[in-house]
Amino acid sequence: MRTLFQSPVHTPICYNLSYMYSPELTERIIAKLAPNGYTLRQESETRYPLRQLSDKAEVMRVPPSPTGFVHIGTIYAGLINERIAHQSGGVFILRIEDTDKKREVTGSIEAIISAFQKFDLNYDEGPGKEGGYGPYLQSERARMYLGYAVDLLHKGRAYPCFASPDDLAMAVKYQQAKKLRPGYYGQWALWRDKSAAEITTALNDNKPFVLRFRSEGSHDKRINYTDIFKGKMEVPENDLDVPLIKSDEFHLPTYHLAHVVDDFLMGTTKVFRSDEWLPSTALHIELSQSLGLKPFNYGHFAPISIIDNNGGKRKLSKRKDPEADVQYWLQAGYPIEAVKAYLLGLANSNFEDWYRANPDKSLKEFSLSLEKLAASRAPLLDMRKLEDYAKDYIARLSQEDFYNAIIKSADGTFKAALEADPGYTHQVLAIERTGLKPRKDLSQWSQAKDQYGYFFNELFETDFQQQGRQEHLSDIDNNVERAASEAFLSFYVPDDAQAAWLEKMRAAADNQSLSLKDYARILRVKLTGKNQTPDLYAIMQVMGLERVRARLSV
RNA sequence: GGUCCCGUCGUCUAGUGGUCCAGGACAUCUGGUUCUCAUCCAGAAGAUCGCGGGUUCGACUCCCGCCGGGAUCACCA
Repeated sequence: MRTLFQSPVHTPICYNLSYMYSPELTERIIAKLAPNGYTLRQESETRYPLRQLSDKAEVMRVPPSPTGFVHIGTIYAGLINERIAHQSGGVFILRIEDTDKKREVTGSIEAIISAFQKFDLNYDEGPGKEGGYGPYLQSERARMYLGYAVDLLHKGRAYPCFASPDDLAMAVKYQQAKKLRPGYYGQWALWRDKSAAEITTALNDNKPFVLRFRSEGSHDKRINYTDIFKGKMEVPENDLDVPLIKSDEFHLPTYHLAHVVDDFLMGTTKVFRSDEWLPSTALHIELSQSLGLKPFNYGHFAPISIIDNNGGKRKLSKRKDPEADVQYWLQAGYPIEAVKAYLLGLANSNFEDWYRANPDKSLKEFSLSLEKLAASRAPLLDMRKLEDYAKDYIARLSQEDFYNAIIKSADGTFKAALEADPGYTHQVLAIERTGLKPRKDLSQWSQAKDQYGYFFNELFETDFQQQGRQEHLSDIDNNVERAASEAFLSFYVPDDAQAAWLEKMRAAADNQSLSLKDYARILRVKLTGKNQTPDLYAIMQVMGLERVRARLSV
């Protein structure tokens, strides 16, 4: 069991006696702050023992909030954290940060879990996977955060703030007008130095309040810390009195408190998060210290971005970019392994070489390097490159895997057609996939219908036949077209070898004063509805005489 | 506005003082691969290393200034 002596305390627990309220007032505040009670800090720390892991083992976590669709950046972060955790023999945790009940979207927790499963991001602990440090939904840990908040209150490092949104807005407006640094700090911390009498009055009036952190930092002083990716950092101390516990009926913490408490209790060894958190790191360090905890090892990485319409670079936006939604990638049918490979390449530039050199190895065998990750700046999503990865991945699949994947991704009439005659489907899907240079037509499973649909009569008739002719054969006279088809049928023998077949084609084309290209085009379009397909000879072989004859006779 | 992060071909990047008049990948273009494509192969084009100073025999690499882009300063995470 962990006791306070065993916990990674290195700074003296700092009491600020001058700001401590009387026991009576403190109790009154607590009664309002935690009307349903709270878990004593010591209790939490006894409940969650220190992890028994080797020195090298990393405890990593990814903390999405269930506020909408699953962002591809969450998958990116998940991939990185999962690799670092597991390749070090450590623990990978999925923690749901659902402390904002207003923004919560129903179903998004399930969406997160499902996305993690689909991407094979196997977390050792998380919702539905109790690992001894749960619960893993922050809303279910409310009483614990309250315990830490109470601890801070007792130490004079937290105070109730009854300021209304209007009060706050006015202060900021004034600060901006005076060209002062905006924010709730120092003299602008409205309730920081209120007397016990004033607090008592507000309490009596039943005014809602947030519990704020009492910062002791100064913007003029600077602190140093080392970022895992960015190296030595020197930033001003935090002096913001941020909210710790919200004022609504849920009494939930803000991210700041929740992060420090959870990552301490869960034993997180490295906190990876995106760059947007960089500016609040000084705050998190001060918060940790005020709780007598050793600050975490932070690593900040740049978020994935995208080219914006104005040509600028910007963060992937949930609203503007469909690519931001994992669902988009899944629906488009990019093979998940390919997406992971692409993301890994974004994280570590040396991945590409490794991937090429080890075509048969699992992605899990690649050792992700922290140093390389450091250099990765805001990578721009390059869908073309992703497609290249995807084509390559699909082409490398064994025939059996390829077949199964196509079936699995298909639906509706296409799926029915594929399943009607497995023998035929196997032949169709094997066209030009053998040998050293398998075809690379598909980058997304969703393209399969367009690529293979015409092999099946029911789809050919509805989706390919008519429009193909109109699109690709409009310049050919009907009689010429008919004559070409008839001529072909008169000499076509499926048993002919490809060379003989081609010779006959050439002769027939000459005969009709057509170029071989045009002659082949007529046959191709009539047979497939497309002007670009794999090898015609192979297609005919698979289709068989019956189908060829039927389609050319129309 | 304050603070912090970032700045090498269109894109992702290699590069930690000389081996870089900058290498690779994707994209682009050209040629070849006995029918069109997807490929594959060969080749080409594409970066005054954001700009300006300095340090140095020598800088993409170190220092300073500037500029540009981004983040943040919420009872959002």
